Amino acid sequence: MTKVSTKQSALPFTEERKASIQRRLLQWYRIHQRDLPWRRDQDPYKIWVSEVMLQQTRVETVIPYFHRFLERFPTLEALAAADEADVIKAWEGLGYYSRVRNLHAAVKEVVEKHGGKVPDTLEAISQLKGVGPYTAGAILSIAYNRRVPAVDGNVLRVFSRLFASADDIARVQTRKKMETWAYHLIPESNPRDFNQALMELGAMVCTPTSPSCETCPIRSDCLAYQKGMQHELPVKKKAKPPVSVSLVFGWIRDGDRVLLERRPEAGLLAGMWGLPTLETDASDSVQALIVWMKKHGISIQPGETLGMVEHVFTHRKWHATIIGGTCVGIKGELPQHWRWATLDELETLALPKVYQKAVQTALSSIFA
DNA sequence: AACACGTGGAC
DNA sequence: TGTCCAAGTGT
Repeated sequence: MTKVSTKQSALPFTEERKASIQRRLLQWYRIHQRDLPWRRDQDPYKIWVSEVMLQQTRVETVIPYFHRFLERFPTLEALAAADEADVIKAWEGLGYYSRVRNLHAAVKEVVEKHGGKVPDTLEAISQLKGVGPYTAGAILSIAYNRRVPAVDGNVLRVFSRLFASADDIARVQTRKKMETWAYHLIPESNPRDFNQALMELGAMVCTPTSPSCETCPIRSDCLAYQKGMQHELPVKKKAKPPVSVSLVFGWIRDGDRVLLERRPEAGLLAGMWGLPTLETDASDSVQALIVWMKKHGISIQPGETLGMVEHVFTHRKWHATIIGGTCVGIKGELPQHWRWATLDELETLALPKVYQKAVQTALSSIFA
């Protein structure tokens, strides 16, 4: 939430319509809400963790991570006191790793600056890393029952249909407009359930591809349903397809250890450990790897190609060739962002999926 | 404002 | 296979 306009003139609903939507939605939610692990209590810390995990991530994916994470870090204080490497390990495989770095930093800040209590004001909570307009509204409304909008992708979709809005929901302007609508739609009595009801409806009934309008509690209020437009809404600009990139991964051994490289602090898989990775279109990728590693003071004796890995990110598609080799000499100390790891040590590191695939491929090639 | 940022599942 | 996502945020 940035700032909510309080002018009533532009609202797409009357007071009667508002009352109808509130009543039907709340009644429906009381009956049909899912029993999700983060709905067992209203602990702001648990709500916060769940909201960050749920960013761009499906509920079914989040559930096991949520259980493990809360078992490992049961309280805000426990998380704040933990080593970052352990925190990231608990996030391994969830993706968007900056989320957990921001969460960890923010939790530490809450301990230092707010006495360990998650802030209950929009101004304070919005200053925390990784807490944007949606997450701020979600925590304030769900944990503290504050009347603050929590407009996520579900709500944008529900509103687009409910009020027959053809505005592109990818636009900032559209999100702000709908935040205003949401603010004026929230009942004073129960912001907590109303915000969740709106999202739950989007998740369970007013779904992206085939909405279940027949069972929708507010279909009589829905302008898109009345016009038969529910399948045309919401309007959203199409995403560009991922760009293909060719790379080589090094599987460089020194006895029973393999060489790892830490990725740069910014960009894709920022700060994560992985196999030595070189972006190259060179016809002789083996030579490119040798030269590149030599520049880092590491001499290798190349071996055979151990396989290929394909991995699709949101904006990138990696085609990686895994090249085996042994270390035959290191000039001075290993650079800061490089390290050796035994296979057992590999297990203790947080490895992104693309490198997990590569390790599997290399090992199965070697033991084939 | 537009784009980068992970992953797995559905169609 | 390709496409579109799923409870967004940071830049």
